[in-house]
Amino acid sequence: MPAVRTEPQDRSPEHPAPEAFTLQQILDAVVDPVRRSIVCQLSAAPSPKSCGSFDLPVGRSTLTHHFRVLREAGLIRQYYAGTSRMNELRREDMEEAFPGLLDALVTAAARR
Amino acid sequence: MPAVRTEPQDRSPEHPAPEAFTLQQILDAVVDPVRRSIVCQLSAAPSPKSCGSFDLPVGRSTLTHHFRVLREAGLIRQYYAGTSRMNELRREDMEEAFPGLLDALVTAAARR
DNA sequence: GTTGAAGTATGATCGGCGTCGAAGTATCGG
DNA sequence: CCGATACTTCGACGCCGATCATACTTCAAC
Repeated sequence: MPAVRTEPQDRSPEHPAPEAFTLQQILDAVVDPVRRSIVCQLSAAPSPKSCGSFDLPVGRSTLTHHFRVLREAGLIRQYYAGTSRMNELRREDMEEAFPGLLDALVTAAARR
Repeated sequence: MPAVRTEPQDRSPEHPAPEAFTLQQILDAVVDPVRRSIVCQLSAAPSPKSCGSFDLPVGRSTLTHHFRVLREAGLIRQYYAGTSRMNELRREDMEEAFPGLLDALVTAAARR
């Protein structure tokens, strides 16, 4: 049976432009406690973090789902480094799309 | 058969103190498009508005539900004036609990 | 190559939330 | 007292999203 190898699939995920951000997507993203925790941990981190470096009470596949929601909303940028997928906040793009929102959210999350 | 009139029930709803606001409740409240529209209309209004003065694509009982969610989150204050229930934003209390958040949300909602 | 580590894809489940309609309550105007 | 108006309450229903387990892919190290 011949090898049915498909072409190596594109591993670079799609990121929306700031003009395409919608408030609905942003809020849908941050309303979930797990995703909000990801945003806060990223905001506090000095450098990008891999998906596995977050300690969160969910399984890996669920985590993949959360990161996709955050990326498609425009909150984070993802890129591969080896087998690891790195994540960082898109602060400037968020600031451009919805000024003050990300700051207010992270600050609010830090209280209580 | 004697009148079975019960005592007139308390029509003044409960409002949480700013210290009791939670970000989760606020986000749960504003993530819904109908409720976010209410907040925006209230923010743009010069004076309190009655529940019925919002034009929204939902039934009356659904509207009641939305106003309760907003009130219990701390976003609005409600009081009766005759048969009408008036609503106003709790701007100062929101600012105290989560500085900048309400402004950022309303501004963001106004864009697009 | 093989093996292991890191994520991704898929399908199923399950609970919560937004919605409605119908019936109930409160207040105001005759 | 009699509507009429303005909301509320109560069930029921339907859908969407968070979660998981399993199987798969990709890359790195040896």
